[in-house]
Parts: sequence; structure tokens; C-alpha cells
Amino acid sequence: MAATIKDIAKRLNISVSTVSYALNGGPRPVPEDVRQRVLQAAADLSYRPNRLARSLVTRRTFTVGVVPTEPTIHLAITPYFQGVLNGVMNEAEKYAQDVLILTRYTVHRADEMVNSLVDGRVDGAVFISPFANDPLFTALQEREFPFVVTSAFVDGAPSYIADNGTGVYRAVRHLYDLGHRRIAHVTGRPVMEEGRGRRDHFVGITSELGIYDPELVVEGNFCHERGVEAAQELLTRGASRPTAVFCANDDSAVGFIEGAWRLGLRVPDDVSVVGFDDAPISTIMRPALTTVRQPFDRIGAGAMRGLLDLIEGRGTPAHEQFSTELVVRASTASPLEDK
Amino acid sequence: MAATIKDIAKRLNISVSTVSYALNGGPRPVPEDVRQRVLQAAADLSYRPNRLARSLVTRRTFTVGVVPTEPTIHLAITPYFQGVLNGVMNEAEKYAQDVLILTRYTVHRADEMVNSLVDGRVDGAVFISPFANDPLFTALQEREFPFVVTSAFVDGAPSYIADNGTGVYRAVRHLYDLGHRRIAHVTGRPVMEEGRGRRDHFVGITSELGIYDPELVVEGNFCHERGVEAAQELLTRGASRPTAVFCANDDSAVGFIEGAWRLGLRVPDDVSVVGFDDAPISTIMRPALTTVRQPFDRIGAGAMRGLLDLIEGRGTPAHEQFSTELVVRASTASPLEDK
DNA sequence: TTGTAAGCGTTATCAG
DNA sequence: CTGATAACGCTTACAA
Repeated sequence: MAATIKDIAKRLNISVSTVSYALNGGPRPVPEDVRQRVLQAAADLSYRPNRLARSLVTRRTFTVGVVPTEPTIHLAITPYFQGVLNGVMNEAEKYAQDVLILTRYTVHRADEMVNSLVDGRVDGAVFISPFANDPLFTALQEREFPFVVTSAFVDGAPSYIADNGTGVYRAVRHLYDLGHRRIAHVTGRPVMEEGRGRRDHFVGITSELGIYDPELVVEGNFCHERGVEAAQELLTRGASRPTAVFCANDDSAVGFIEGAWRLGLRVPDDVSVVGFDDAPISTIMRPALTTVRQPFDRIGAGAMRGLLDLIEGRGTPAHEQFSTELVVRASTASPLEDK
Repeated sequence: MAATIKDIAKRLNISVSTVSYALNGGPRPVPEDVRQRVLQAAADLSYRPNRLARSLVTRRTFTVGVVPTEPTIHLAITPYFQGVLNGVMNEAEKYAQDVLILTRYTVHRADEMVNSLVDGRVDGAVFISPFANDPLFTALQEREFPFVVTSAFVDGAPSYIADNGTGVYRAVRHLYDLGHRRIAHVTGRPVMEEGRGRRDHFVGITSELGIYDPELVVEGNFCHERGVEAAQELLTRGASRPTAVFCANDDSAVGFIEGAWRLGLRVPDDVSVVGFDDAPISTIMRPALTTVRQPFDRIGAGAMRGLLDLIEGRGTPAHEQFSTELVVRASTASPLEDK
């Protein structure tokens, strides 16, 4: 049977409170010799503190929840999730927090998800790219459960998200400056902020430039496969086909390039492609992908720090927007007719 | 203040035990009408069970730990870790388990790591690619803490690992059959089973084929950058340079190819490259990488199931070895001189 | 300075 | 069949 502070107290004929204070180094002072004997006894009995018992009374776990808000199997393998989770984990490590990943998001009803979160195991949670209008959130707010979200805007919750506006602007402007006028867009899932937002910005920017054409906006879902299909759709239109495309993320851009290849078209000679994310593959694939970099790890780290502010009562942190950067590589060039 | 079963009991003038049994549907029967009233009261008070309290007495958390045994920042972004973690998470979801990621592995002493694990928050743990001789393990075994390991062999712990022997054999044999005789090897970190093991198999197999040359085995570390350097090292040897290389994983193979490019050499024309993993990039990069596929997700899932067997007292599961598969793509060809 | 005891929110063992 | 009550292991008033 595992030793408890009671066992230590009994063995040394002192009280459990003294043992507790000795072990925790406070808040009340313990004579050095007593402290040493307690430590020795703890070692002898290979005592290990039980954090459940401690958390039950202190109401702190030093553990934060992470909620992948898509079916785990889909989201967990995306560069986006992995990058943000990595940022969360590294920052958690700095602040001596552990990370509890809540699986089973979609499988259970929202109500059960609330249970999982407010059951005492975590001090707060980071929602990675959730749906803004999930009823879950109001339930959590009613209970004053601390949480933040990444890549979405949820009323009343601190939000950590890339600056999509300037990101999309840079991507489109880059293509425009290269001479492209028929620029297509493969959207992300419109139901997600990162999909809807980038699409809206795309429409806004191309409109301002006077080159907006609704026919050139096709719905995607952030996935490779859909990128392939979109290429099929957009590049088989004869004369009216686009000379360039901006994809809502790198995965779909990579798919688009593959789709172009399958049609016998060359990137960037026949069609230029810009992605969004700067996922690891974008530097490795050929042609290397021109893309808008968003700092996954800093987004995750920012969310983690914001959550800790919330948990530790330092007030509600401000929304944070992360600047993006255009990384020009080999998948973009001037349109053929210009050359 | 959050409602507890006591509040429900008080409100209905019944005992807490009845409330508990009503809420849990057992183990002792509760009249249907009472049960309904309890459920109603629970809803009214928006009662949420506290899992810490429950776990404290039942000694079960339905949460498993995952320990990234490298500095989090390094390991967490590798395809290997991500793939295995993904397998663990998906299997966890099936068995209604949550996943606690223990950060701070190397930062703290082994002893503190033991504390983190046996402090009651998890029922057991999966160690992802640990060092076999970590003193941590004996400490955990003394306390009969259930754990399994992936990609390593730890005395007394169920192990989930790819069949490196046949994997390496397939890779080398493929190159040999293409006509290569000067086959180099960029090892993984020799201190890890997956590094040492693959290197030993490489030496064994090339020896049997009568083509072993110690000069052609250079130490790597599973990283892209080291692959680039290894290419520099191996491909600048003039006449004695290898015509093919087997890299211990895909990341270093990708690095090797980049290194070859920088030297003005072509893959596979000037040098053939085989990797190990079948990471996502291997299909996307150009030339697409010939590699040995290991099933990350099945390894993670297997480890998760094995751990549950251990936790639930179904005995110690057997080691599991996962078969590998050679995926021939575009980075390998016959050596030039043969053509 | 130290010990006793009252929680924390459950489950589980007793009596009645 | 149901209601007290004792754990679970810890922190922390409150007494002494």
C-alpha cells in the first residue's frame, strides 16, 4: 500500500499538519531538524503525494485541457492542430502545467463535454479551432469556467488567431503584382472562422482590385483531396480558367498542385498557387510552395498564457492577432501570356 | 458555488448514498420515482459530478498518461511522435479514456517524473520512444505502475515496435536488387532502439550480402539537418562514394536529398535514397521518397490497448511487433554505371 | 510552536 | 430498502 502523510506522521509521532507543512515548505514554519526527519521518512517510505486529494481541497490542478473540436481522427493529423498543440505544450512546460487532451468531443453531447471539463481535472481549457456558436460555450460561461479559443471568435472568450486580413491581402497582392488577373480561391470550410474569414477577405480584396469573379471562388474544406478536385473543376474551363489560385491552406494547395499535374499542367508555368499556413511540407515539396506563414506555435503559446491569466485571476486577456508573412517560393510566377 | 450530491440530498430530504446510486444507476437499486426526482434536482441545480473526488475513492481515472521522452519541443513535431500520439488518441476515444500529456520530462529529475505519474491522475502511461535504461522504469515497476513503451525495449514492459529487421532488409535488398553495391547508411540516434536497431540490422544484412563497408555508415540523429550534412560527408568522396543510401528515417532522408541537390547531384540518377517511416512528406516531395512504411497509428493504438489490458488486470500483454512494408517511389533507381 | 479536526465531493460499508 | 457514516489523502483553520 502506498504511503501517505499519515504514515509519515505516525512513524515520527508528529501531526499530519507538520508533515504537510514540512513537505510543502510552508506556509507555516517547521524546524529544520523536523523537516529533515520528515523528508527522510518520506524517502524511506517512498512517499508520493496524491494530487487528486490535494486538488480536491485546493481546487487547482495545474493541468489545462485541450479540446480538439473536430473528430479527433480528422483534426489531430493536420499541421494546424499539431502546430498549435505543440505551442501549447511547450508553453505549458514552461509554466509547469500538464496538458489533458479531451477526446470524444463530437461523440458525446455538448452536455457531457461540459461535464468532462468542469469535473475538476483541469483548471481551464484551450479550444482549438471550434465552431463559434457551440452551445457548449454558454454553458461553460455560466459556470465561469476559464477558457480561450484559437482560430475562431467566441463571444466573451479571448481569441488567438492569425491576421487573416493582411495575410490574404499579401497573397492576393503578390499574385496581382505578378500580373495575374484571373485569380481563383479554394476556400476552407465556410463554417469555420478561418474558412469564412479568408474567403470574405479574398472577395473584399479582389473586389477592390476590380478583379473579383464569383465563378472563381469554389468551396473547399482544407483537405488535400478537395484541393485535387478543385483543380479539376477550375482548370478545365478553357479560356476562362484562372491563371492563379489562392488556397485557404497548404494542404489544399498541395492537393491543387497535384490536381494540376494530373491535368498535365505545370506549376507555376501554367498556373500559380499560393497556400496559407507555411506547413512543413511547403518547403519540402517541389515546387516549393509560396504561402502565407502563420505562427502556429506562437498562437498556441499565446493561448496558453492567456488561459493562465484567466485562471490566475489576472483579468481577461485581450484578443491576440498574430501577424502573417508572405513566403515566396517556387509555386508562383507571372502568367504565361505576359512573358 | 457548484452543487454537490449533498445539495441534492438535502433538497430532496434523502441520503447522499441514494443520490449517488440514483445518479450512477447502481450498484444498489433505486425506485424509479426517486431516481427521476434526483435527476430532476440534479438538472435544476446544474449538478456536475466531481471526478477528482470520485477517483480519489475508486482509484480509477479513466485517463492515461503519455510521456514524450525527449524534450517536448524536439519530439512533439516529429511525424513519428505525431503519428503515434494520433493512434493513442483515437484508440483512447474508443475506450472512453482521456489522454494526459506529461510535459517536463527532461527538465525535472526522474524522481519528480515518478511523482507526476503515480500521483493519481492517470491509471497508467504510454512512453513514446524512451531510453531503455531510464532509472524511472524500475521506480515505476516497484510501485506496480502500469505502463507500456513504443519503439523501445524496456525490461518487463510490453513493447510496441515496428519490425525493424525485415524493414531494413527490404530497404537494403531493394537497393541491392537494383544493382547497388556501395550502399551507405545514415543512422538514427544510436542511443535509441530505433537508431541502434536499424543500424545493427543494416550491418548484418550488408555483411551477409558481402557488401558491408564500415566507412559507409555515418552517425545521424533522425533530423533533417543531419541528413544534409551526411550527404555532404558521403557524396564528396570521389570514386569511393556510395551509389545509394538508406537513412534511418524519412526526415533525414529528405535532408540527404536536399544535401545531394546542393552538391549538384540528382536523385535518383546520381544517388538512390531510401527512408524509413512513410511520413506524410514522402509522398508529397519530389522525387517522392522510396521508404519503409511503419504503421504509426497502429503502434499507438496497440500500445493503448495493451496498457488497458494491464490497467484492467487482464494480465501482461505480449510484445507486439508491427510489420513494415517497402513503398517504392521515385527516389531509387539502378546506379548509373549499370545503365 | 504544534496538534486536532473540519472539510473537499465522492463511494462504499455498515446498521437499522 | 435506505440512511448514517467511515473512508480516500490532503490542506488548513482553529485550539492548545
